[in-house]
Amino acid sequence: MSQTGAAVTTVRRGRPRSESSRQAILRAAGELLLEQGLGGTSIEAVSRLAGTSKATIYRWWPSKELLAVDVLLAEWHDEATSAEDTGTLAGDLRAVILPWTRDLRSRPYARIVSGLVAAALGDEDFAHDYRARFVERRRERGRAALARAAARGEIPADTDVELALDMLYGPIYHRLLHGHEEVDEPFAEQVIAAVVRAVAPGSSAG
Amino acid sequence: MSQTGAAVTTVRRGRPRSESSRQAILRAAGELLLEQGLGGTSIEAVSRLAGTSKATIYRWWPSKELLAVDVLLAEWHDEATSAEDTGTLAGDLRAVILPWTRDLRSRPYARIVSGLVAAALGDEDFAHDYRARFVERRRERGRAALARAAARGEIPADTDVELALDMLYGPIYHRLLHGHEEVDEPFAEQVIAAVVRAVAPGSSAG
Amino acid sequence: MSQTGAAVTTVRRGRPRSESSRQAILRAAGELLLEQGLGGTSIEAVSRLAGTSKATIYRWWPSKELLAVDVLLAEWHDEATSAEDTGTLAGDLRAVILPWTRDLRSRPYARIVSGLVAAALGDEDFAHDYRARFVERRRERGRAALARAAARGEIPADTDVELALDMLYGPIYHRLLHGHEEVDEPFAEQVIAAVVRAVAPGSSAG
Amino acid sequence: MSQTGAAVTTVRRGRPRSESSRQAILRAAGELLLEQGLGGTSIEAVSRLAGTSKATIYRWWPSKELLAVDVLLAEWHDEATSAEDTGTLAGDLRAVILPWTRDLRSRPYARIVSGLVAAALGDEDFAHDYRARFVERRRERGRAALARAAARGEIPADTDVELALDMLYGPIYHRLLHGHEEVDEPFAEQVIAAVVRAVAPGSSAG
DNA sequence: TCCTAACCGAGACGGTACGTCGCGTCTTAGG
DNA sequence: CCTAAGACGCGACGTACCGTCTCGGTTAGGA
Repeated sequence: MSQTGAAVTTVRRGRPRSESSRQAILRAAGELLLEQGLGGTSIEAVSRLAGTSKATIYRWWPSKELLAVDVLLAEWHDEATSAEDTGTLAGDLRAVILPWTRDLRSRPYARIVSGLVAAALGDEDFAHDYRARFVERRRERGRAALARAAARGEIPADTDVELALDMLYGPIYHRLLHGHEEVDEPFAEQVIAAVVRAVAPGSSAG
Repeated sequence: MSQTGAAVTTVRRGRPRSESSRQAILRAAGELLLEQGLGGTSIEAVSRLAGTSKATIYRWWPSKELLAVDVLLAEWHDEATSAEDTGTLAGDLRAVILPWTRDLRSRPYARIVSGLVAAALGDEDFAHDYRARFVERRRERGRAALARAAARGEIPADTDVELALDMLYGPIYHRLLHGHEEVDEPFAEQVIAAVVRAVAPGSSAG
Repeated sequence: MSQTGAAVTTVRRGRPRSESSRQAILRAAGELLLEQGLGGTSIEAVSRLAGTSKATIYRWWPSKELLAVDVLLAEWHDEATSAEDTGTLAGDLRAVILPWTRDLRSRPYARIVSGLVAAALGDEDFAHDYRARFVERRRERGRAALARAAARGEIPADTDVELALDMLYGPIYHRLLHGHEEVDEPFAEQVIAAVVRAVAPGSSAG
Repeated sequence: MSQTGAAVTTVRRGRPRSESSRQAILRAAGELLLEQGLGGTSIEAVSRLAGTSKATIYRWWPSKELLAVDVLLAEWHDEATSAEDTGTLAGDLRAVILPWTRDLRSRPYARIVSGLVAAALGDEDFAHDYRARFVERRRERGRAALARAAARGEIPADTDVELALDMLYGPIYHRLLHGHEEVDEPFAEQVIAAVVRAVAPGSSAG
């Protein structure tokens, strides 16, 4: 789960990593991130709340941004629904989008996400990590749905898939990050319908 | 233009504000914001680069976020084109969107904008200010274009205007903030075309 | 009264000095000095409380120390009792010392005096001013009393007058500045008696 | 010796205090205090000169006044001669007073002491600390000398000891703080002699 | 059973920036 | 010529976190 679960190649000697500390850190970080956002959360405060030392956090997470990524991935239900074929583009997109927006609504995650977005724009290394694990991962599911629709003949083969994905995720991120309106179920449905209509002009979806 | 340009009603007593300091601060802040982003820019560094005292900055800007807003508004060409009637919805939207995306491309503003977005989600007061002066201001222009289209009979009178605006601005902000693709002219044109197609199904636009 | 009442030689042109401002400043400074001591009193605060501008204070008093000196001289009864011949050394010293200690007890002046003492040790110019107007002025009265006693034959002609003065003022300043005991009337009387006994060994004073 | 040398009872956990930083701070503070006095010395400047961070200073000294106390106690030879019985009151007082005045003359400490006196009058907490560690500590030695003299029958049993101490220390502090004359060895001897004469009228001292 | 490596907490360290306060100077308008 | 108002560059305040660094102690596997 953690990004630091790598090197199992060498034989593990010495005292093993404390699982309880790891969980205490993730729990404390999650609480603080939800309350204060990324900018308002300090490693110092996480260590205080978790009852661990700062060094232990730094040993396993190079930055609070990467810690925040681990926190979000642990709290969301991202593993499931990797590919659901419902028979229609609209259905497939619903299966991709709706569970995610439900997660987003379950707690005030927008502040954390916005912090990660800002951090990614200022740190090219983190940007790669963040985009791959958050943005591209989700786009890939939408891309797969569109590919299935093309294979089905539901949409033209030369559909501009990337544009469609931007039309799909863009409005949702827009509301999430700018907060001018809720990202509720009807809105998500409307966005999906509009995208379907745009890429499948002859369809009767809506 | 500046948030501090208010009360000229009362008689101005005391030493007047230094215009040169004001400009030096905006210039220095702009430079640092573009180089380091909002998170990497400190009032301390702005005051050093501008050759002014910190107190002078704090006297006029309560936070670096509000300073950043002033910097962006000063660097962009936001005043003009408040309402251009080109005769078609597509034309009107182009007149609203294209100059803005040109400004966005002119320098790496995305880092600054993402910082403001994150700041707004963590500070309700700033959120109001930011949304009114950045997001809503631009939405209002798109809203006006859609209203003219409705008056013209180009789109149905019961069009969901807010949804259309999210479909218009969402993809642009998405690319701007996530940086997975450029916000270039063809992309902006495609988004506009897609929105026009979505709200005016019978039109020949695109 | 004020140390700035000098140059009346040239003809006074323009708006005359505001007497009400001068008094407001002295009153405000006195209040703040008694409450906060010299270190805790700022010109800024004096101007706020007095309702005058800072510039007006700086125009007439080069430093807050010199302002404090004016405040104290205005509040004490130093002019009178310049020389009282009571017929005995003890009586003369009482006439010099007791009114002063009464002034000192009337309000918590010790904090202000200690501030002036500290300021004098750090600023040679102010030190001259302060010693002349505060310390030496009072020593001179004691010196005169001792001179009268010598003329009277009450004490030897070769008495070490400066030592006697230090034995007289030292214990009083000591209690005043260190605050380990009160500078009350009995103490002042005892000090005077001890000094008289020391310089006039054969006397029956005490 | 230092006010921070306390609790060695509990097990020392964490990184131990840096002895080199402690000494660098005391050395830097001593230098600045002698040059600029207490008022002219800032924690900022001490940290710069010592090459430590401000936080390290604040961690161990709550205020610059308490730091100054530590500096003086470290520079003076206060530990020794706590009780020397020379057989006579005059000799005992010499053993108490002369080494101290020698310390006072060795460098321009008067400015620092005057600053501490002023600070004590403005801060009741510091006053207790300062009086206990500076004034009372030294008075106690004089008090012990007077007690031995009384036990010896050299002075009356009902001698007013506190008054005698004020007559002893007062003149010395007076010259030190007002700076109208030097606190040289002959002066100290004269003061001691005068006090002895005052409390032991029948003696042949002087 | 001991050794040794890797972990853990506590907490001190040199830094940077925070936002505020007062300094003494200045530049206005107005009496 | 004086005054109130108030902006200015400056420097220090005391605090919070940063990321790094010792410490003493703990917990495993390999010898």
